[in-house]
Amino acid sequence: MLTLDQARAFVAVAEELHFGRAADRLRMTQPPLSRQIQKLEKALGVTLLLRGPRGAALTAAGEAFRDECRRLLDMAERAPRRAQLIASGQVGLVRLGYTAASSFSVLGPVLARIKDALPGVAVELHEMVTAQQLEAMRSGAIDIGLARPPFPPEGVESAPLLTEPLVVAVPAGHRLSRRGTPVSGRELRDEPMITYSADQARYFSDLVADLVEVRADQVTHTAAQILTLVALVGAGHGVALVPRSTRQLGMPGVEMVPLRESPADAVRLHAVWPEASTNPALHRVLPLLREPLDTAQPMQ
Amino acid sequence: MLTLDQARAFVAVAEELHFGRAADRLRMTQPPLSRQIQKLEKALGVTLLLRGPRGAALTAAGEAFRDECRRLLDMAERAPRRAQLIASGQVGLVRLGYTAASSFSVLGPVLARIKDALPGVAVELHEMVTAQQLEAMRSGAIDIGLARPPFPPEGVESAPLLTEPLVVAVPAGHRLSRRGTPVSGRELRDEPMITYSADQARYFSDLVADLVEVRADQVTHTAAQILTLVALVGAGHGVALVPRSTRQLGMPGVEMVPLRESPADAVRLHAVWPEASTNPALHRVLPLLREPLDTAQPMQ
DNA sequence: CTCCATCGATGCACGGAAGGTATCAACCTA
DNA sequence: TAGGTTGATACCTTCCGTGCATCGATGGAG
Repeated sequence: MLTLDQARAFVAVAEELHFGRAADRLRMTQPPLSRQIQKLEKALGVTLLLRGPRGAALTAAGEAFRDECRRLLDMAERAPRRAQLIASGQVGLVRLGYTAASSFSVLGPVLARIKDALPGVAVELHEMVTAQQLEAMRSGAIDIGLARPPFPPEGVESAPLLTEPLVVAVPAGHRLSRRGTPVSGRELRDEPMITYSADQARYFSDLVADLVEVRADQVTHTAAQILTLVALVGAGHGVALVPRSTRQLGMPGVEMVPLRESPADAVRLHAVWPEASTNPALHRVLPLLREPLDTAQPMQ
Repeated sequence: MLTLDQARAFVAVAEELHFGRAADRLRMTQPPLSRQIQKLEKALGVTLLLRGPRGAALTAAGEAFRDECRRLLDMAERAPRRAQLIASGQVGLVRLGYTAASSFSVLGPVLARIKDALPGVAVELHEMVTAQQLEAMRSGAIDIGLARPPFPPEGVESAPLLTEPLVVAVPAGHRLSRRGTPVSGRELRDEPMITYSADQARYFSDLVADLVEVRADQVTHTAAQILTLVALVGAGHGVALVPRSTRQLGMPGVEMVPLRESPADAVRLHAVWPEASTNPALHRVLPLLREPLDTAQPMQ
């Protein structure tokens, strides 16, 4: 059976055409080298070299086999490299879950930063809500998520990525638009409103409920996706409370007005990942998320 | 340093995800297999497998390395094959010298037979006269020649390929054409003739001189190439003695008439090769040239 | 023609690496 | 908690690769 040592030995002899010099190059002595080549030829059943008193010459088969051996050794030398790159996280795949809303704000900058710092790392994008992300992490379907708290106390780690206030989205030309001062919750008391679905968008639904009082008869529509809410605002169906970063959408016919009751950190977006993750690329990506993101950057 | 045995061991474990079964497949016991994998991981500086109480699992690096190892083993397995094929002569290159005249007769059938019987053998064609072929053989530039005797007594072997008579090439409509009986040399006494160059085509020049008497004042032209002679015959410059196989050329306006004085084996074409040749493909080709060739076959 | 240099092959002894057996430690299951 | 996995470790043996010394063959120099 062929071994890489035999291949190395044969290539050395085939290049030097001289057993002594080849042995020298291989840091060994000539006798064992001769025996290795003999064994190789016996194993192949092929004469690779013609020995003469003035050195060795290659047969046609020897020339072909020398080339094969060169390729083989080349591959053997490169084989570990890819594994090492993957293990070091410089090359790899990160499967990333993100909420639709996060694509307005941090997703673009996050992807840009990864691409810049880790060009060998591919990112696979999976849009899903927070609960789905946590489930996908448990099953190993994604490596990291951009999601909203709260998170289970065990099994995952998280780091805050972005905090922002809720603002009031109003149709262009609305009485509350273009005002210098923030709107207060009371001023919305008689406004038609579009609100979040309590079961499909619990996070935002609860958030709004904590900040302003919304009567059922005010509500014209209920939606799960922020994108839907602002579209409905733009269509004149009422006003809605949305994260400030929704401004990045540039939805025509919609303006954002600060909400007095909203703290600056009302809406939180975290990076979440399984604490037991063994994906080396993930551990290269995580430090990139610790530093502040430039969320003014356009989404990608 | 990576070895093929380690690669085989790792692939087995990576496929079985179980050291015991992998060891089984490798016809060895589990402990040394575990050690080999440990050594491999240490050499790479990479964790390839996650050991658990219910078997092993691959890391991302392990998956990539398994694929690399598969390719490496695949190549290692195929590497000897090409050398073996070349050594057996089933694959290879034969550099063949041939005289221009032989291309009218045996060259086509020879090539066809090689292509048919040894599809893996490529033939490189080199047109040269006999003397050039012998020199090229000595210097190792060609492996075999289609040439005319005599050959040096040492260093080369030969086998007759084709013997044929000389015939008289006459212009169409010539008084000697379309005659039922062979022409005798005497009848050519007063014919304008095209003859062979004594130095550039000594073989044919001598051959003609041995068979018929040609006076200098008969000679209208002298040429080295048979093709030139028949072209001149076709142009009405005279008659010429050419090998019968020249008929295969189908030169328009030229007809061939038997020559009474020519024995059937007047013109000889042999295969010649260096007796010391180590080209395995050549030794596969030689037996093909022993059997009679169908020279009626059109040239290729 | 003889001697000597060169080159690869062979004989012999040693050391290290790989394999096998026995056993252990960790973990899951019942 | 006991039994059955699974992989790791300890210890021993064997064998292969290596180095040293030497041989046989060939070709060139004197």
